[in-house]
Amino acid sequence: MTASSRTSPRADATRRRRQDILDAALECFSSIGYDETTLADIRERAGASTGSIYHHFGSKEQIAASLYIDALRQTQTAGLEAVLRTRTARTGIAAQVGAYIDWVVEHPARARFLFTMRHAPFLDTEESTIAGLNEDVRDRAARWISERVDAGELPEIEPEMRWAIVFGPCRHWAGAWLRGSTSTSPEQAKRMISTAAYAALEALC
Amino acid sequence: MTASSRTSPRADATRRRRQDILDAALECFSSIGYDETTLADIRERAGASTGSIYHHFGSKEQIAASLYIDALRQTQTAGLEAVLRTRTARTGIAAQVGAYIDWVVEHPARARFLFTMRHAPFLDTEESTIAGLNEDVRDRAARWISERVDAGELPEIEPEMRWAIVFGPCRHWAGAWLRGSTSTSPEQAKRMISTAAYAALEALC
Amino acid sequence: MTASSRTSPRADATRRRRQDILDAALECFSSIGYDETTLADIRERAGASTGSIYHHFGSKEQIAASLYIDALRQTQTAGLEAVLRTRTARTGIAAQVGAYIDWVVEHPARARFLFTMRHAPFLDTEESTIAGLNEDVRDRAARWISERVDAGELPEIEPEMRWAIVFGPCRHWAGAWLRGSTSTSPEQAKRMISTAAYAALEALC
Amino acid sequence: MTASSRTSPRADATRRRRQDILDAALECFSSIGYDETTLADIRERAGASTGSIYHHFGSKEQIAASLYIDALRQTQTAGLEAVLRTRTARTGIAAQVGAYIDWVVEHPARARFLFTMRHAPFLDTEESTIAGLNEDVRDRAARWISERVDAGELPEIEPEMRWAIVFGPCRHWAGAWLRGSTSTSPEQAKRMISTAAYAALEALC
DNA sequence: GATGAATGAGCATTCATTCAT
DNA sequence: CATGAATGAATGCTCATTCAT
Repeated sequence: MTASSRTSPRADATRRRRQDILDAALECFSSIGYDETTLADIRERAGASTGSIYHHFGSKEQIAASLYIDALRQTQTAGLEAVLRTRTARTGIAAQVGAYIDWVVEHPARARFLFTMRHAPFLDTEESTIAGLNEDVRDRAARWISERVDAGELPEIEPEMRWAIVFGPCRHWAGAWLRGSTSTSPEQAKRMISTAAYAALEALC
Repeated sequence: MTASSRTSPRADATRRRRQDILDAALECFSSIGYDETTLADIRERAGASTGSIYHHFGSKEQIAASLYIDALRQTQTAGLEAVLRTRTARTGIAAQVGAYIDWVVEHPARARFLFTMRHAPFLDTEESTIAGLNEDVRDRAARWISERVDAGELPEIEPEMRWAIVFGPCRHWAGAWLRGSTSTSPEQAKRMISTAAYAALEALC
Repeated sequence: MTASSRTSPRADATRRRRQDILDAALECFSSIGYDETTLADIRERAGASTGSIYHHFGSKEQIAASLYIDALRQTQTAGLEAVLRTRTARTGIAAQVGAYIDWVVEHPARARFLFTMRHAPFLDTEESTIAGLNEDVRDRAARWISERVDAGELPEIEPEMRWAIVFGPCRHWAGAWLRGSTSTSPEQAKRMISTAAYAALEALC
Repeated sequence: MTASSRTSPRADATRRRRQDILDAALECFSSIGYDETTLADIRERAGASTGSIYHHFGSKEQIAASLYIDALRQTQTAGLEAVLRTRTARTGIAAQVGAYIDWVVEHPARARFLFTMRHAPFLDTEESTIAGLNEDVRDRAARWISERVDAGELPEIEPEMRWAIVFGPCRHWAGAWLRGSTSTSPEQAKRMISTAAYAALEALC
């Protein structure tokens, strides 16, 4: 039983067209930038007409926002699920760091887009969606964290600060890796940053 | 002996006008973004005419680039000088972290601009200047670092990775602070991140 | 014997769908204007699909023209029939004025549409139809008028001028009434304009 | 002492350019309609560049609104001044009717524009300006009218209704004349409508 | 008859930049 | 040095209409 056996060929075609547009837009945005990408660029790369793009998305902004939210959800979900499968601070941090770096390495275009667009005006409309995503992740991780804190493995600090210590180095390395300006391999980075982040948090207990 | 005693009143007026334009541009760029800022915005806020702006700066890009390079040099210099005044890894890291956070807190608009514009196309022309700045800092810090490495206080790792571990958390916290989304104070942040970064690097020795 | 007893249920549904579209279009046109109304507006309000609209009407222009001609025929017929039932100039003028104002008051949306669209480009194609309508009315009124002229009750002036004197004030009041900018009631207006128009024509005898 | 002796040649050129654009726009609007006129039409006819048009007027709508308000003020002022120079109802009505018809005959393009655009959406923003204009005229005519009413020459009726009786026929004849569908000459029209309107109002006393 | 995805010509508007005064 | 009118290429977006299913 395939996916299309459950849906009409018509709906399938529509979905495919939508995805083509998103794919084309991601390529453009991540290679030449959001503002520098014209609708003509996307149109040509997607092999769609102007009208078709506007039929599926209301505006250039919505395409970008759609892409951003999807990518954000992906990383967050990957990291969260990896953490929840572990039972100790050390393995949890390693899982988080590993998931993040793996995702960046496997989806460089999406990652570049996420980094570059962090301050884009088209996200203004989506602020609440993004906040909701963050809150959801925080809620779902709350128990795991409080258990580690109770076990004395993690310090009782503001979530944003804990996040800065674990995620800050990952983010910095990922930026350098995407720019091609680091010689540290992903595997090495995962190991080093995990070790470093664990020691850093332990020092704050 | 005042500043103007060394220069003509005419040159003073010119310098003041230039600075007015830069100030206006910074406010615009950091509040509404580079692309969203039109020359008319800058013109109105600076109380200058279009022609005047083009007399002092050749283009919108040059204004932004000028602002970016200045801000970058400022942070880097502040951090470097703070480090070079110290004699141990622990105090050096604390100095670096402190200088960075102090600069962000004292110059929020500049900091926001620096963060937001990291991927702006107008920097393409300035890539070599930026690279030169980075290299310069690295060179001037080289001896201090190698002495700490020889003393066993710092691990012998790729500079970019060391940078990720010290600077990554700072950058993350600074972003949150500028967004108003952290309850950790600058002083607390300095202490916590210094402790964390020192422990992190020590763990990699 | 109902309407549907004479026609197939299929034809009924078709007619109903056609009417739904016309109704929706009239509401849109008279409230936001012809040019400002998009086919999507009509489609949504009519609960029909784009294709369905194009199946029943060949174009947006045809919908509007259809509406215009219908409305024009309505007023004209109402006025004419009212006049032909009378035997004197005074009662004829009162009948005409009364019929016109009644029609406007009973069909404000149609009236507004008629007023607003008087100069619309979509009427260019229908000029001959409109001219035919006017001619038809003139022909059917000819005998009545010439009898009143012969009786010395109406002046022998150009039809367009007679029309201006009777219809001009009606049209002006109707516009004000639709805009809500007159405090004179329809009944008062009918009386006053009838009296005024009769005196005006008498003065020209 | 000419106009330009009081103003700079620069300001003169600017004013001329503005007027060129307005003239070109009026020609286009009154011949092919507002919506049908593209900015390219105006640009070409005015011999100006797109940017220049947008430098002087913020939008296509503003050009049209500017034209409308000017034309409206013209007719109203002409009519009002003509009336205020008279001392009796009969001469006042004749003056009003004469001024209106003269204006239409002398400025057919402006008149056509005024008639056609009465319901244009671009006037929505100017509703208050238009209301202000009307109020101003009403205020300045108030004394003249109340004196005639006191003298028993004019009926004490709602201004809008008085306006309908005098102006309604004028407006209707003017429309026909602009369309070329009346054989009554302007001079005849003035005489007939004056006589008719006077008798009409007298009948309502 | 009904549906709605696809089409693409057409348009108003923006805005960095130039240059005559 | 200052001014601001002029420039025009570039672009996002609209919307009537078509047509395969």
